[in-house]
Amino acid sequence: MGNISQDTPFGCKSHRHCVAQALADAEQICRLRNSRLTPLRKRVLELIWSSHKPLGAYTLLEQLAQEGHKPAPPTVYRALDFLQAQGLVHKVNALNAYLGCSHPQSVDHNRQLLICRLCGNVAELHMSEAIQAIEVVAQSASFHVEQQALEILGVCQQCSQQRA
Amino acid sequence: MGNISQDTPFGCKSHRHCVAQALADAEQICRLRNSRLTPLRKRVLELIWSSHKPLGAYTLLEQLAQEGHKPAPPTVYRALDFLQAQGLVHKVNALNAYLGCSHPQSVDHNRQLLICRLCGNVAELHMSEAIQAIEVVAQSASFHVEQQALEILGVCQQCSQQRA
DNA sequence: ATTGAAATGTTATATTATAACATTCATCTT
DNA sequence: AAGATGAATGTTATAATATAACATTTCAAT
Repeated sequence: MGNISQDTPFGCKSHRHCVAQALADAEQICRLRNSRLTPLRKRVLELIWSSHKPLGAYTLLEQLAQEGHKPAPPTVYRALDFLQAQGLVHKVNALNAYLGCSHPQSVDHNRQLLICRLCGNVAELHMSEAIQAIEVVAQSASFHVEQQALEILGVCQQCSQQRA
Repeated sequence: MGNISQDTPFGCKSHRHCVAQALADAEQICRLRNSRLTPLRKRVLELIWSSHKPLGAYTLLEQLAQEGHKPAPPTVYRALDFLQAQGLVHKVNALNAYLGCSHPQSVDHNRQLLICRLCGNVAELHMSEAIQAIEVVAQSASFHVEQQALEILGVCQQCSQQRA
């Protein structure tokens, strides 16, 4: 398959650093695009990255409420919509939850996720050749691909060991 | 990629036949497994196949209600749980809807779907080599895969032509 | 017939998401 | 700086999806 890389493995080491990096990247990306990473949107992104797991919209609401912000659901969903549109956040359909994208520079909004059923951690893969192979198959069916979502459910290494 | 096949293309020809075939297959599969395809479960499967599109749980409820059955949500969700456990039905996470599986004989519950954003039709692919390649990548991350869900969103041939 | 397990019925509620409209805020023009 | 404009957020209500908990029925095996 080739060209396979994996970041944000299960259990991130320098966590404060990776959150800061993600926010800095987001700032830069939005500046270049003239899109507005407002304080609210930035805070939502920060909460998602800080959790380092997929976070539900209502969990985000609670966390914002604890900060005295008390927004209603549409506020959070709109921030999530923006972040998804910018490719900064993925929705994990299998969990109805939202996850920081680990390759936000990329234009496409494809995602390839290893989702641990036990601990809830998610690793994002980047199998670019697989994406292209899928594109080829779709083209042979005259299907115009807009977005690919590969969600792989299972058990991560750490959880497997703990159960053994 | 190899070994690529596609069935239930966008626009099925002998529809009554394919529904009947799916039900007959389901009967046989459940008989072999000693699992009970009760009238309710069979009827739900039939409704899903007859639609030939992903169907929401509450749409199913409405259709059952029109037949005088009037079940509550848990009834339908339990039937869907059973059908999914038997691999007869897939949940389309991107749509919160349920679709007849076009290869129910297979043991795994993986799915590879081409989902048309405009007409709502879905084609199921069977890229077995892709499934295996993903398995290999996951293993290299010591991740134990239980289920793969590849959902490809876009526009099907028919809808593309109609817009052009 | 009896019993135990599976399936379904029933009631209530949890969870996720959006519609519709009001207000505030940032930016640009004059 | 004042005003206009559109984007962003606030607010209220509700839609859409899904499950918990417990009661009843049905089925199959004794």
